[in-house]
Amino acid sequence: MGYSHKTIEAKWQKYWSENSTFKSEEESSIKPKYYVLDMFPYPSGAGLHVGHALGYVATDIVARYKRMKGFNVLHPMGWDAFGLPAEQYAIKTGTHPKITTQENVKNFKNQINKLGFSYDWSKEINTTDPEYYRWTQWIFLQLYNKGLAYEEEVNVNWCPELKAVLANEEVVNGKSDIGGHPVIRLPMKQWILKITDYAESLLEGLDDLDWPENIKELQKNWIGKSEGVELSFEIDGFKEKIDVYTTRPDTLFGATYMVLAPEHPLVDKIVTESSRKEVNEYIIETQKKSDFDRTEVNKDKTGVFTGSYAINPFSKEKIEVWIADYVLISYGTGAIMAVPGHDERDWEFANKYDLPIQEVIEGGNIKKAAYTAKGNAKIINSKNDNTLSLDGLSVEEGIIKAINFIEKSGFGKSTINYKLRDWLFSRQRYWGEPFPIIHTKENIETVNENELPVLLPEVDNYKPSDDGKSPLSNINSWVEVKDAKGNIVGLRETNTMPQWAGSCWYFLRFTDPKNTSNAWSKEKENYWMPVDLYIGGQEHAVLHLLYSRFWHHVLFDLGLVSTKEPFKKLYNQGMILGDDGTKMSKSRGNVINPEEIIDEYGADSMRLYEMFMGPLNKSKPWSTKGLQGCYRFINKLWSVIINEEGNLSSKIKDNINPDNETLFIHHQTIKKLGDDIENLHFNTAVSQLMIYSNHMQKCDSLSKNLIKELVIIIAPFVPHLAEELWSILGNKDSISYQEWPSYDESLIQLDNVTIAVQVNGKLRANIEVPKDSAEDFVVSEALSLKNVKKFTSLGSIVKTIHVPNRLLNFVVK
RNA sequence: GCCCGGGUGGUGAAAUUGGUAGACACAAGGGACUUAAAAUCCCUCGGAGAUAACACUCCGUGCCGGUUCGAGUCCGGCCCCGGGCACCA
Repeated sequence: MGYSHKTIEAKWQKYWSENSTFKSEEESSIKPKYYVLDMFPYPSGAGLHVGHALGYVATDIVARYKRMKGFNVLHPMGWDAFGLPAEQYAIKTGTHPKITTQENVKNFKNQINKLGFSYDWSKEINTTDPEYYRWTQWIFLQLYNKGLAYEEEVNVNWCPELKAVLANEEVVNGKSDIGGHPVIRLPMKQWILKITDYAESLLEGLDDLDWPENIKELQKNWIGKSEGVELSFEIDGFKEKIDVYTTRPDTLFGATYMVLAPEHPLVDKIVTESSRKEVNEYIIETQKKSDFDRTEVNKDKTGVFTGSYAINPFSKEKIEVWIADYVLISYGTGAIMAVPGHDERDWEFANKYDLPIQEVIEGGNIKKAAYTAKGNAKIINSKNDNTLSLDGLSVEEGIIKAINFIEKSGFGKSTINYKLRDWLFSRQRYWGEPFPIIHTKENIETVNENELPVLLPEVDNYKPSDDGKSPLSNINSWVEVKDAKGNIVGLRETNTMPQWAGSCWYFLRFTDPKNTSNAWSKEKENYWMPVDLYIGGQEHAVLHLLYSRFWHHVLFDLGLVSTKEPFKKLYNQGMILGDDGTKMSKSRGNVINPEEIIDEYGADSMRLYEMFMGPLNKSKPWSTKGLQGCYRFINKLWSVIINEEGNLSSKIKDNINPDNETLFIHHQTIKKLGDDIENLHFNTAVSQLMIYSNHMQKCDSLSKNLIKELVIIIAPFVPHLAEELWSILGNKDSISYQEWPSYDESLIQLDNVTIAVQVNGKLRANIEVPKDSAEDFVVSEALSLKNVKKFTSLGSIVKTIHVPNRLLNFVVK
């Protein structure tokens, strides 16, 4: 009887569900805990993708393995269900996003279950559930009360097509990340979270994390720490001063002009009458430009002279003050000292407008280009008897001396700047968490914690207005907050939170999903957190992963969570490409539907193949032919153990002493599978299983004890097959909590080893000798071989290198 | 431009600290079984040379150079591919 994946997989999926096989034990368990988490999906209408499955298979293998290793495992799943697609579908069809979400969740869950994952569904959560977003609102209040949430009129990224404000992180090359629509700048009153207060904390926290280096690097770059000095320049004829930020105070003598951002508040004050017209025109011009146009690379720099002069505090020379949009108001002080000799941007600008270029670092040709060498490069032309001299110092020394002087003489102080900007936290949308905020005449008031959640009201029209007002603003009965007498005492905030809000803390809710009096209980949080292993796509490197770390740091500072960092180990699964090697997409017609694959080959084959394809973190093309190889493996293994009648093969016997080779492969396989799962090297684990099954096929008889252990160790990979074999082997319980077998190190060592014999590093022969043979013995054995003699006789042996049990190399001259 | 990854057979890929390159699979070719096909099983499978045959020899991990008895692995320079950042002073 062949292996019938359809009936067997359905049978065990039903069994697991009916027996709640994968329900975690309470936190009172004496077992050590293990929290393994997937990035929970947005349940889209398109359904599960083979790429989703890749990460889920990996975490499922780890979860099942850890259970067998005696851990109390938390392996939950939920839905990140607020967001644009459901809302846009509602605008188009009038279907309430709640309905769409429910249908998509049902479909996703159904597909996920077909893959035989061991989720604890009793802990399922959904970010759009009022019992969930109640606590998202509650966390917002904690942030607000800590002074980390504020409202401000800001230039926002407004996307007219989506009719929504987007976060900086959601704008790519001047277009919306979702849909690729143009984005313009528009002033609007918005909620903002002060993530910049946590820039240093978020940067420092990265050090101890077991995360891929490139993700840490990405976050570091995004935070963009820079150390420098802030100092002021006097303006000739005004009492105001211009503050600038620079990382190169050693080049101060080379500062030959200054530039203010067009939005800089001093511009209006210092501009001379003769320049005013031109300056105003320039400002209007820049306002019209989108952020994308302004920051486009290699764009011709533009600017105008204000007519005023500043005094270089070191050289005491008068230098021109310009405005130009290559200086950003949002970074540093919004003004710079320009050192065209040693900064490429300043050089380009000075060259275009014929401003003086002064050489203060030796070694380049500043007539041709800016010379940007640092470190040991020598400072020149930097001497003023009334201030200080940096001549002859290296750049490194010069920076230190200049900072000391600047601080002592009161020109300024050393300063740290970050590229990270505050997080724009409101959207003009319906399908998101309402803010627990009420605007009264004078104040902003928060909704009482015990009155949460602020429920999303029903609306007739999901369309946002063209001027950027949320659909909620049209529902007066919801917006207007009245007192007992029916007087309007306040208006509700009509913006909603962005999609990232719900995913910022869902991993905390999983520890205690049913709690109705708190977001989570301290005990449960303390037991389960942090997440031991977190697997998901790399696309969340600076969005979800930075935002959720930020919230977690705040919660930690408030004493609400027990660890500063939420995710101890992070791993990114790679992309699965179409069989043509390009990204899977509908338009290319290369999308693989997991349901069809499962139908034809079974979930176990699909799981095994996705792991076998290659390293988990690499992108690799799909090949249904390759999957067939895994399908064959499963059938082969089945037919080795099970006979035509569906019973245990007569080859399998209780009282058998396996031969040494079998014992070797058996114990090696146990060891390798354990090691590989711990290191997430699933592809090599699968090939080891193939090696074992190829060997078993050649054996005339098989030991029942070894087969039992084998079935246990394949269970994390092919759980349905393993359960079925386990039950045919005469066991009543699920295999899921069987103890992972131990291996015998001594059996992995062979009595004889093969040693490579080289002459001058080239392989000339292989010899088999007893393990741990002495060098003398190996040398004499090797020298007795014809082919070795042939090459050693070409000269004399000057040196012999012996690597025990591996290799022998004669150096002949 | 800057910062990360990565380049190994026809294909996906293996290869502890430098120690027999190509495990395991896919594809291909040949054979067995079959009336036939499917399925299954067996053999070959980096390139070139050589032999009656086995043995064997040379070349080979993007390119060039270096360190070493020995380099896919370490060092320097370059080329190509993927990802991220991008006037952040």
